[in-house]
Amino acid sequence: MRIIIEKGVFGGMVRTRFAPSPTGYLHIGGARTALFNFLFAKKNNGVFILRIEDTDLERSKQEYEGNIMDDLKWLKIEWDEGPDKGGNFGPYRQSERLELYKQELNKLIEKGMTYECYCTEEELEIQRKLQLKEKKPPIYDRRCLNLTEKQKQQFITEGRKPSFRFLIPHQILEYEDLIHGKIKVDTSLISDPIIVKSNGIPTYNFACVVDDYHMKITHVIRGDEHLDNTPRQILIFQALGYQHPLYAHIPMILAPDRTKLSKRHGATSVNELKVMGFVPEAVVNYVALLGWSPKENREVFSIQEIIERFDFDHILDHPAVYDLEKMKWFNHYYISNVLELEKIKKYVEDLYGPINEKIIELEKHRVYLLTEFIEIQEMLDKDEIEYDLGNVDIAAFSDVLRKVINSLQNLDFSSLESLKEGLKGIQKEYNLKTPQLYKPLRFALSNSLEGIELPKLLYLLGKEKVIKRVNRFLNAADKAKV
RNA sequence: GGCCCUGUCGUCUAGUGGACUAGGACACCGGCCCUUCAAGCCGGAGACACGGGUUCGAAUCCCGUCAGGGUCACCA
Repeated sequence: MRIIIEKGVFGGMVRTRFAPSPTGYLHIGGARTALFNFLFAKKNNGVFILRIEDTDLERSKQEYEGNIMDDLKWLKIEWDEGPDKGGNFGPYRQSERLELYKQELNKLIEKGMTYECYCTEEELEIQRKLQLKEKKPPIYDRRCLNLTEKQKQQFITEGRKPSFRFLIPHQILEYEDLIHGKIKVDTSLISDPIIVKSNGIPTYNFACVVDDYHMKITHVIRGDEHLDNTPRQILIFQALGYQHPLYAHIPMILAPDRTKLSKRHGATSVNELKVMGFVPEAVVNYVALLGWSPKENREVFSIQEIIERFDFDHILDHPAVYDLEKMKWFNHYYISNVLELEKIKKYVEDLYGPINEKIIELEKHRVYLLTEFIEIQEMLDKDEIEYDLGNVDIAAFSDVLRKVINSLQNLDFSSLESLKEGLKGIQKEYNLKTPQLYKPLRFALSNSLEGIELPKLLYLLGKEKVIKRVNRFLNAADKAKV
């Protein structure tokens, strides 16, 4: 088994693929699937391919294709062959491979493994509902299997166009899944799938098989939701006389309510994460650990370390619930301990625009999301602060500030150290405990009772702004009294 | 409803018949630090879905029950 896994069925190089359909943004589940394919290819010095499955003409959009590629690049999941890169097995967009599917369909026709179906979508829908109502499995009854030429002509004159169905050979099919082990299916329980739609475009199950074969894919790594497609696809491979690739069905990522992840759960697309202030290294690290475990008592791994450790033996076979909080912790850890200042700065600037490097330097140890740096900068830059005086002891605050404002003027703002010393001096001079001085000061400077360390806040603001803000607060406090 | 997959702290997981008084991480709670709030450090609470087997011995193997998820499209 080991040898098969590593060499693949074609005995050569490992070739994996990520095959998204451009009908929406890349979400966290897709990213994880892409990542696992990438990891496995890299681990085995193989090739990772990006294939665009755009056979759904109505829903596929060029712009989504671009978005998906951008998000993948942001995560640094780079493909070796793909629509933008080319390769020896292209084109890599299914809409550009129609001629190939036609040829393969003809083979199936010749072998008698397919038949024309003239049923309309409405008819099929009614049929399905009826079966479900009778609590029977909704399986196509093969009513078009033995149509005479005359009947076909009749349908055609009615204006119907045929689709092509694959004739499922009824048998007990057994196959080995790299993660779930042996899987046994009674194929008589499977409907004959439509492989070419009446508009001449192939459907997923057919195009996928044809491409996986012609692109020499050795390992299909995809989500568990495809488990039930696998027997259909294996049967099509067999009908075509092709060896099928090895399958690894990875567990799904579920939302906190334990259902399939969807837009309504929020923060599920890679782009959303980016905008929220996540760093790609953290997202990749977190996502890699969803359904895979290196079985060590640590969780922070560089992509190189993950590649070295990646192995199907370590992929779990049960679904994982997506937890944004934990991913935030990873983000915090990467910002605070792993990433270099320059890199963090670049990420913030990609997201926002120019940022004062000092903010990152001074605050990276406590930040969870990149956007916090931006908030600090905006708070610092603000000309006129409006104070929310509702939950604050105005009298006490202004009392203290009035007392110390002159000493504040004399503070040495040239370094953080001198500021710290000066602040201590003020505490001593007026006999103030830390919170007694810090709370009012912090509030006057930032309209908040929490945030960046106070001496740093003063340092970043500079003397002029500090005095200005304290005075502004004092004014606001006076007005509030009246 | 049929079929398929799955069930260890709230969540991610370690565990492959004895080293399990079930380990780690996030979150939570408490303490320390004290330059507030945080961050950091230290500590605490918290799980083998249930019931039968097999075995000297089961979280680990088998069966059943229950629960969750997926899928049954001219979507992928």
